Amino acid sequence: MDFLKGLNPQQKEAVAHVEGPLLLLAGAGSGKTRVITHRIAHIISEHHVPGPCVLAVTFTNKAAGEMRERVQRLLGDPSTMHSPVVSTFHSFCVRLLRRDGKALADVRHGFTPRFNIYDNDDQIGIVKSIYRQLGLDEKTFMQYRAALSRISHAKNKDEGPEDMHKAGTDPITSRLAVTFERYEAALRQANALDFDDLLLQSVRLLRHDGETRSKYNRQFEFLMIDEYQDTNRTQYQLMRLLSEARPNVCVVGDEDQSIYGWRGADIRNILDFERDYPNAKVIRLEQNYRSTKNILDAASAVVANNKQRKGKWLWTEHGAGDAIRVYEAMDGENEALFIADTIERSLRQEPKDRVAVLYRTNFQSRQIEEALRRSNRKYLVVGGFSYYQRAEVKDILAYVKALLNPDDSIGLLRIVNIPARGIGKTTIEQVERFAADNAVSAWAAMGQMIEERLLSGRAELALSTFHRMMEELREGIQERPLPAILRAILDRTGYQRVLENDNTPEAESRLGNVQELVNAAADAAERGETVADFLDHAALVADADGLDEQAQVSLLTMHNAKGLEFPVVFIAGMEEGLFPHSRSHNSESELEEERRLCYVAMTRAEKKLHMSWARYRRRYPGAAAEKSIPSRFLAEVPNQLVQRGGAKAAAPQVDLFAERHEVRESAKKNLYTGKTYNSVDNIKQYFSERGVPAPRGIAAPQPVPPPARPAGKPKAPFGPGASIRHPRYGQGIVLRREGEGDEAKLTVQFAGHGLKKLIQKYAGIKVEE
DNA sequence: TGATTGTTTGCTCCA
DNA sequence: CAAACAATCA
Repeated sequence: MDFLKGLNPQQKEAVAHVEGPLLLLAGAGSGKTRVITHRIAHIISEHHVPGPCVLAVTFTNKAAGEMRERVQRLLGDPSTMHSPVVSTFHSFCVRLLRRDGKALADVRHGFTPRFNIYDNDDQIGIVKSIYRQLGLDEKTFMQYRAALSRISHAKNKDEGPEDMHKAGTDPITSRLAVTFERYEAALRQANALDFDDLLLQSVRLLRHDGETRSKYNRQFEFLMIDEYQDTNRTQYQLMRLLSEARPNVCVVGDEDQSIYGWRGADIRNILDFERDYPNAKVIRLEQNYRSTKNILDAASAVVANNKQRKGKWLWTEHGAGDAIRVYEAMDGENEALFIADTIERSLRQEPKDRVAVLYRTNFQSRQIEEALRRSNRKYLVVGGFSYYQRAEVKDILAYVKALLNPDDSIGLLRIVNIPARGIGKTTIEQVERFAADNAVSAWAAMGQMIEERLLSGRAELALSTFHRMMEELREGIQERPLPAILRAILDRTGYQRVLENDNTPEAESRLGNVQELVNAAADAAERGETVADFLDHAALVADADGLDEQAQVSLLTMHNAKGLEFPVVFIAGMEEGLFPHSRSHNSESELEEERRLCYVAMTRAEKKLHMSWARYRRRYPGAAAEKSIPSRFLAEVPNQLVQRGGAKAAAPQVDLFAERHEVRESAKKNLYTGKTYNSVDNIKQYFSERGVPAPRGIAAPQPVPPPARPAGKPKAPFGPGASIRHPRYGQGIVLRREGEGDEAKLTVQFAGHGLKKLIQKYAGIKVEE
């Protein structure tokens, strides 16, 4: 098949550029996913590169799944030898560390590949407890989140607490440095990694362990990185380490869509690419296939106000299309009603259109949901309060983690008194102090304190009962199937009983969630996932993974909308302070990032783009409504592209304002028809969607299906697809054969040993039937 | 120790 | 109007 067909000249050039570094500057809607998938298919099919030798990194698990599927459809062959490894940076790193991380223990004391992953809440928990130890107060010193963000930035720059100590001796910096130091110590003590660590420790591992580094270098001949503008420094180093042997790196990005500076994304990654790979080919994709000319021009005009920008202007062959509609609402409620109402009208005209409502902050979805429910419109909220953050789900998973990794003190203390079993604040504090004084984990501290009878009678009884229960649950945990483990936890801890005895609707819903978790675990077990796999998936789910293309109306943040497209797009809350957000008002560069976010949001639209703002907005129900100023970005949209409506417009409009009372009442009557991502019905789906099979090649050993033989080629004795036997590695499948005769170099996939490259005549291999 | 009640705060984006 | 926290009482 010709993978160049139907592409424009620049796209063709990018697909056909196989060897050597490639920087692809792909504007919004310029067909970059098409280029990436075609390029992968081209490399695998035309250059006979085994799929597992191609590594593609995307931003979300969802995008990874789609890319895998699209490549498969192009090649029409689902076998291993034609499946590239597609993954996010984070899940790639988790697999790297779990599979080959043992050597990291040399440089990170106490590390084992059975580490736990700490999420945001866990991190805050640690910082809270450090503040308590140091006598710091969130209000007078620094917010937990702010401290964590400083720590995270330092880690992304590969700086430790020592560097922070050196940076300043003022009380704030030095206290922060101490917090940082203890934070790192807590993670190491618990054998836990935070999200930054997943990347950082992977880099450390690859630097330290030459064998692993060369193993991965041998395997991955071609590397592709999507959304390159949003990678941070650690990810850059990872890329360098993985492509040390061959500079076959293709990165795809758009400086105008860089929206993760606050998470450490570094523009230098694009600039340095050309410096570090001087012979890099640079290709620009500037034809937009997605939006009407009006939408494209409006978005381009907005982002043109940024100074830190190389500058480019996308073009399209599409017609002008509808004007950009700007709506001025009386207040937030009126804005929501306008959106719901316009969606109805729009869908009556075009019933097949998909609609997205985009906003800057999650809390904005509330009012819009309410309005949509009222008009009986089904919708899907992506992200927000996602279901795995629910207390009951986290509790149960925390039990599993505590059983697998008893030294994870934060996790253990989370569940030590859930459900209530008489281990109160005082006892927990004693355990924490003992653990800190003796430099042991909380679990070890408990054991010792019981043995040495250091506790009051009541506390000792409660604690030793808990201790014994955990030990019993831990017995044989490696061998037992996941659903059985969960059920044992629910049963033995009394978690289920407590919920059952509580006859509130709240408890009932929790019970339902817990039940679904068990079902999801059963499904995962059937797919062959281990307990650790299941936990990893739960830890690495992204909000954006929850998107459902079938949903007619989706509500999501602008950040989550990255990479997506919709015929009809609403951007709500176009107000100063909300968007651009007040927290980004202090620096020009943060403001420019907000503007890029606006560009990203606008360019999601294919046909219709609505932007709205409210003259008065209250931050939460009951608060005073504050007068707002329209976002500066609205003023940056050229007037001739805009059609205005709303409070000040001359055009007659529905008096939505008067309906407000009625709306509030009907919404109260629970006219709930919307399917939200958090609802109990979706939990099963949620987890089954997480069941992304581990990318082949790095995954745990698995049987390799015999790949189809390339049609029309004579069957070589050790040609692609042949099953062979190696004296050391056992049975394997030949993926590629380079060279002639018995000097040929074979790339072979062995079950349990991964990919190996062998010279035929030295390897002592036999054909197997 | 833990459940209940009262008080205060609320503020980004995310793997 | 929540959630998070503090204070109070059983």
